[in-house]
This record gives sequence, C-alpha cells and structure tokens, in this order.
Amino acid sequence: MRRTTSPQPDGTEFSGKVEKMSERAEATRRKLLEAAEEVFAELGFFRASVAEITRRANVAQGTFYIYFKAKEDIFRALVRTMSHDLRQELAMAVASITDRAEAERVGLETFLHFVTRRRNLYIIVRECEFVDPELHRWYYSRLAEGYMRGLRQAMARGQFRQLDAEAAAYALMGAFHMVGMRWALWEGRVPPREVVESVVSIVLHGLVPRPGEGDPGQPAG
Amino acid sequence: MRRTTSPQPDGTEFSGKVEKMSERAEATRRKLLEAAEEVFAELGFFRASVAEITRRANVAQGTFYIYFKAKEDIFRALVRTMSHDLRQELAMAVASITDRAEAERVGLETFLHFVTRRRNLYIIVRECEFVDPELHRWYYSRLAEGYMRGLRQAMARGQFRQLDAEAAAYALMGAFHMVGMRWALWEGRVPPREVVESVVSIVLHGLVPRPGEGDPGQPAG
Amino acid sequence: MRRTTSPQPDGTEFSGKVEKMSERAEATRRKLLEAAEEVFAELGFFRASVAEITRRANVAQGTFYIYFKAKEDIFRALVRTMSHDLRQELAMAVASITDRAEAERVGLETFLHFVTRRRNLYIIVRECEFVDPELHRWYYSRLAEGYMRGLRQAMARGQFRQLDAEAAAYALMGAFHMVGMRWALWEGRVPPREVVESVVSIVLHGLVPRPGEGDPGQPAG
Amino acid sequence: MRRTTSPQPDGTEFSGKVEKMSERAEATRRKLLEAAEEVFAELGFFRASVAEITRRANVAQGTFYIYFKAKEDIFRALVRTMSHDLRQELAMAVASITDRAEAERVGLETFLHFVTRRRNLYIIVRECEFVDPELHRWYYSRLAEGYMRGLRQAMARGQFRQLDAEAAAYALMGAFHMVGMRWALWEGRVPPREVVESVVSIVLHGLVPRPGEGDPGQPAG
DNA sequence: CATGAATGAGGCTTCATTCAT
DNA sequence: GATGAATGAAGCCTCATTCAT
Repeated sequence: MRRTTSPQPDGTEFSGKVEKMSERAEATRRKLLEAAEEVFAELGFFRASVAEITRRANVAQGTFYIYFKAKEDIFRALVRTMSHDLRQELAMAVASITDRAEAERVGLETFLHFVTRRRNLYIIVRECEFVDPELHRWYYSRLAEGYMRGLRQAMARGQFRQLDAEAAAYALMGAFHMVGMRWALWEGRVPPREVVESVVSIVLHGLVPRPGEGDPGQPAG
Repeated sequence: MRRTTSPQPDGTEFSGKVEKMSERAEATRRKLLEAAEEVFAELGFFRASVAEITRRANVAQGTFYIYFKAKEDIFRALVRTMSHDLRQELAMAVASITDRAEAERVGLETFLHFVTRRRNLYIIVRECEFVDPELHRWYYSRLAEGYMRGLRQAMARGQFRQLDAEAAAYALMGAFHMVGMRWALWEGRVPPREVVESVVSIVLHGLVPRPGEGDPGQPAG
Repeated sequence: MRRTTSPQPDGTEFSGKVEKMSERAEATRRKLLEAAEEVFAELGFFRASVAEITRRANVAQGTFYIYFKAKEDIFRALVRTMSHDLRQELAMAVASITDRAEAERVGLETFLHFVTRRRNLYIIVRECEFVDPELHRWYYSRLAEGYMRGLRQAMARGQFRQLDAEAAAYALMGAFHMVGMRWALWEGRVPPREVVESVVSIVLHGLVPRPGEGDPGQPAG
Repeated sequence: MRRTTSPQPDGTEFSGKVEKMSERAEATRRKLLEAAEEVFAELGFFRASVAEITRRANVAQGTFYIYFKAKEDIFRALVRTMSHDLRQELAMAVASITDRAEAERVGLETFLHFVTRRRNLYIIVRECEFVDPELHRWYYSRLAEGYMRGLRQAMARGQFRQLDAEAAAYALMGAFHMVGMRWALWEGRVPPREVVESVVSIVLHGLVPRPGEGDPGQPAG
C-alpha cells in the first residue's frame, strides 16, 4: 500500500518488469526463491553457491540468471519479502487493538511467531547487514517507521509516556530481535510464555518496582 | 562444521602457545591483527582477503600463516578480544556502583562508548554470527551471564522486580545493541543524550506512565 | 575447421533454398540481418550475442534459428552481402570509363563512399579475418580478381606500366583500405578531397617527382 | 626513447611496477607471453582461453593473474611489444639511409621480414582492432607518426613530391600491410622479389608510365 | 622469521542452441 | 512461423593456502 512512495534501495523491484510471466516461469521463479531461502539460511550468503541453489530447485544453473541478475539479487528479493510479510502481519495483528500496551504484547508475539515460522527468512535478514548494508538499513528504518507511528499515537493519547520515539522504537525492536535470536534461532521455537511475559513486562513497566509494589513480576529465572 | 577448536569460555584461549614471542614477532602479530580488524570491518569477512590484510600490515602473504592457521582464526581472535575487552570495561565501570538502576545507565553508556570507539571490532562481532555461529553464541552467552548475575543480585536486593533474568538480560542486550547499531554504526557517534535517557528510562520504568504521573518522560522525538 | 559450407564464388550462396519465403518470413529475415549488422558492428562478433540481435530485431530468440543455422551464419551472410554490393557498385561506377587512371580515382571514391555509407558492414568484413578466415580470403581474392582484370587491361593498353598485377592489386586495395579505416571508420566521414587527391596521385605517379618537374603534387599536409 | 612523452592508451605500462621481479618471476612472465602469442595467433583472442595459455606455459591457471590483470592485458602487452619492436627495427634499418626512395624499399623489406618472422605477433596486432580499438588506433597512429616524419623530410629535401603526408603515410602503410597479409600471413613467407619490386615501383613511380617511357616496369604477373 | 611465487579448486556468470507449445 | 523457457558447457577470475628460498 505504501510501497509506491517509500524509498527503494534497489533498482530491481517494480522496474517495468510488469510483463507477467507464464505459469511455468512463475513456478520456476518460486522454486528458485524457495531453494535460495533454504540454502542461504543453511550456509550463509557467501558460502552458498548458485549451483547449490539450482540443484535444490531442480533447474539448470543457467536458468537462475533468467530470473535473477546475480546471486545478490535473489538475496535481496528474499529480504524484501520478509520486510513486506512481517510488516503486513504485524499491521494486521495490531489493527483492531486500541490499547497500545496490549498492542505491544501482541506485536512481540506476532514477531516471535513469525521468525519462528520463517526462521530461514529471519536468518537471511540478519545477514543482510553484511551482504547489502543499504538494504539492511532500509529494512530497519522501514520497520522503525511503522513502530514509531504506533508509539507516537500512544504517547499522544497518554497511553505511553513522552519519550524519544525513535530511541524507543530501536530499543524495543532490539529487545525483540535479541529474544528472537536467543529462542527462535538458537532453540528453534517460540520463547516460553514466562520469557515473553517478562519482556513485555519490562517494556511496559521497566525493571524498577513501582513504589508500594510488592512485586508483580515473574519468578526469577 | 569446521569448528574443531571450540571457543574457550575463559581468557586463556590458545593452545599451550605459552612460549612468549620475540618482540619482532609480537609486533608482526599485532600489525596483522590491526590490519585484519580494519579490513574485516570494511569489507566483511568473506569479501576480505588474506592478501589485503597482509598488504595493509606490510608483510608478505606467507607471514600470515606463521601467526594464524587460517583466515577464520584471526577473525576469531578479534571476536575474543572484543568479548574480553568489553566485559572488562563493563565490569570496571560498574564495579563500584551499588545502585543497580544507576548501573544500567552506566552500563549502557559504557557499551555505547565502547562500540563507538571500537566500531570496527563491533562490526566484526556482529558478523561473527555468519562466520562462526558457535563462537557467536558463546560471545552472547558470556555477555548474558555477567548481565544476569547483576540482574539477579538487584532482584534479590529488591532493587529490580522479579523477572526472568535470562529474558531480561537478552532483551536489554538487544535494546542496547540495536541502539548501538542505529547510532554508533550508522552515524558513527555515541547517541545523543536524549536517546540514551529515553532508553534508560524505558528499561527502568517502562513505556506506561505510573499512575498519578503527569509525565516525567522525555519530550517526544 | 568449422568451414563445412565453403564460401561460394558466385552469388547463389545458399543451398538450394530456392523455395521463396512468405512476405512475413522475408521481413523477419531482413529484420534479423539489419539488427545483426548493427550489433556486430557495435560489439564485434564475439561480444555480440544472439539474444541482443533478436532483441533489436524484435523477435524471439528461437526465431533466429529458423533463418540461420548459427551465429556465424548470419555473420557470413553479411560479409557476402558486402562483397556483392561493393563489387557491383565498383563495377557500375567504372563501367563506362575507358581512361584507367580516371577509373582508379573513381574506384577509390566509390569505395570510400561505400564504406562510409555502410560503415557497419565494413567493420564486419574487417573482423571476418578472425571469425571465418577462409571467407575472409575469399572476400579479398574475389575483390583482387576484379581489380587485377582492370589493371591487366590497362597494362595491355599501355595506360599502366607492366607490373605484377597481383602485387599491384593488393597494394592498392591495401592503400584504399587503410585510408578507409583512418577516415571512414575513425572519423566517420569520407576523407577530405586533399587526402583522396594525394592518394590517387601517389597511386598514379608515385612519390618521386618526375624529372624536370617543379612539383605538381599537393600542398604538404 | 620517445616512449616517455607519447600517449599511452593503457594504464598498465610503465605504471610504478618498477619493482624488478625475481629471475623466476621474469621467466614465468615470459613463458606466459610466449604461450599467449601462440594461442592468440592460433585461435584468436576470443576463442583463446586463459586455461589454454597456462597449459602451454606449464603453469597453473591462477599464476596467470599474478602477472596480468586479465586476458585482455596480456593481449595488450603483446601489441605493445610488436609496436615497440617493429618501430625500433624500422628505425634501425633506415637510420643510415639518406636516399628516401631507398629507405622506402628497405622499410618495406624490413616490415615484410618482420611480419614473416613474427607472424603470430602480426596476427595479434591485426585483431587488436576488435579487442581494444583504442590501442589499435594508438598502434597505427604511432606508426604513422614515424612514417610521416620521414616523408616530410623527404618532401622538404625535394626527394618526394609535396603531398598530404598523413594521407601518404596511411596509404603506404595500407599497401604494405595488405601485401604482408597476402604473402606473410596467407603463404607464410616473405613475398617473392618481383612482388616487392612492383610494390616499391608503384609507391615510387606510380602506375602510369612516364612520358617517353617504353616501359621500365615489371613483367606482368 | 620472513618472503612471495605458485597452486588449483571453485565460484559466478554468459550464451549458443534446443524444443515443447 | 513464432515463441521464450530451459539447458549445460565453458570461461574468467579470485583466493586461501603451501613451500622453497
């Protein structure tokens, strides 16, 4: 929806390649993307080879270059996919929630489910920093934008305190990301409920107990 | 897969190579490490070449292999250096602070100064995830350990709420990391005071205003 | 080595493909030849790709192979075209001239206009030496034959001195060719009048002044 | 001698690579150049492969790139060698000759011997037009320069008629080149005496008989 | 200790050609 | 006739690593 006006750090997307492909071509392209997602996640961008990708996609090596100009190209396509899908999923999950605190919880959960379900894509996005730094910045800036909008709204409504929205957005994204790494990537599963609760709790109420508070937190881990 | 010499959780990382080197050797080794730090940061591990490292270090290519078994080896050495130096610096900065809330602020500031000052090393540690995942895990586990110790202590003393310490540690490390990325890496400087304040404020008190609070936060960014 | 279908010394170059094509086919074939002429001239035979040719001809890649067996084939067709057209044009230009000295001037002028006008074809013929050496020899032998006929006639009539006709033919073709390269190719225009005059003058009267001659030549360049 | 001030169309030569090589390196480089000369002459630049060159030079493929940045590089080096050697040989051959007409004969003979002896190099220079057009132009401009100097001197002394020196130079170079092609390349030998005589004769005295001349030319070929 | 020449495996990419539709 | 997706063989080049000096 907002796709048209936002900056595209790459020349590839949306470039007149509007001529729609045949079914067969579409299928081949998809096979390549799927194979690449797997291979990049397993080996990393640099150790991955186009040969391995085409092998898994069951096409000849040359076929790769019909659909992508270069190895980096397919990588970028995957990052953009993740950017799009994740933001869309977050937007949908939060759409109907008016309590921003609740939205934070749902946002975190959505994120964690997303990166667990699409672990491979998540790994790819993380490596993007070292493959195409500009795209990587674009990815996070884009995510932060959306986040900041939500935060500012909540601040305006008095649901959240007045804070530097950008600082908050990056801090929260960072917290979520690291938790995603620790549990989704390292353990291959959505973090256990207590972990999510603790994180949400910190984000909403901080580490310091409120005055006159016995202790509403989690049992220590 | 190539991870034969697994990371050592202690500082004595190297195989009994206790026989101290000559001054000259020491100097050459240092030149190589410095060159590598630069080259890896600029080009990334995979695009960096041993040839480029030795060129900048002003030594012959063959010399490299006198000091390091492989390209990955020097990379790992740099990651271990950062692990050691950062943890030491954090430990020293926080050592005399008994107020844990204050310690968080100081910890964040110390971290941000460190990664700004040693930007190249920081980039290398980040890439470690894709070069030597096991070492990467070790790096963060190690950092988290120390963090968790501090958090548990604070919880025990009632300074912090009872929360899942590991969840908290990773969430906070993540927040700090992302802020480090956004400001130290992208802009090459320590984040401005307001940003740090906002982050500390969130970490300590959360996003949600305390009941009966007008608004003690930061001006919105 | 790949020279199975050797060049045909007559105009009927193609294997009994006498069955005339439909209008449409004829048009497609022509489009391909025109595109190829352009592409070969711009990129050279080896850097040119069939894909680029079909792209400019606005036909599918596969279509190419309906009309030409291989990339070399269309190249050869272009060389033969130039051979035919140039010889025909020269023949027509000289046909009615009985003074052979005059014929040399006209021949040179005709040649220079031809290669300027059909610069692309000229480039192709020059490259032929490295694409299909046998055809290249055929091309020059063919041209030389005609030239030698004219020279021998002139010698027989006493218009020209008795000289080795083949040596003369190649020397003159060479002179004309290099002038064509220097001006038609490098500068994209017919050489200025003085240049043509000088060349004709040398060809007819040589570099050395005739005895008792003040100096009938050109002003020095 | 004049090497320093003349334009170098390539960045490679004379670029600080003054650090002299070891004997071994020198030898390897020479082996590569010799192999390349052979391979390029046999197959042409484009059909030649670096693999074939290194095979004949008895070195590993990678070794090639220690000495030359790319396939084109070694090609250019060979063209420059020919440019240098030919011009030097011509200069030496003509140095002591004061009669310019005699110099023309000697020049032609020297050229024909050179291209027969160094047939492979000659083929390479010819293909240069399609490999590196700029270098090709440089090659001929350079040759023409020298030629023009000689011609102008002769004109000044009244040995030659006043003609456009550039036109003359290119016409004569062209004549010699085509003769070189016809005999040195096609037949692999220096052209027979009569051919050379005829060419020299045309160059000096032209095709047209001098008035009152029975016929001092060659017997017809 | 240091050198730097040599290695050779392997990666990315191009492209002439084929073929099912 | 025309299409355009697919093929797979090469080719150029890089680079980590070894080794004789």
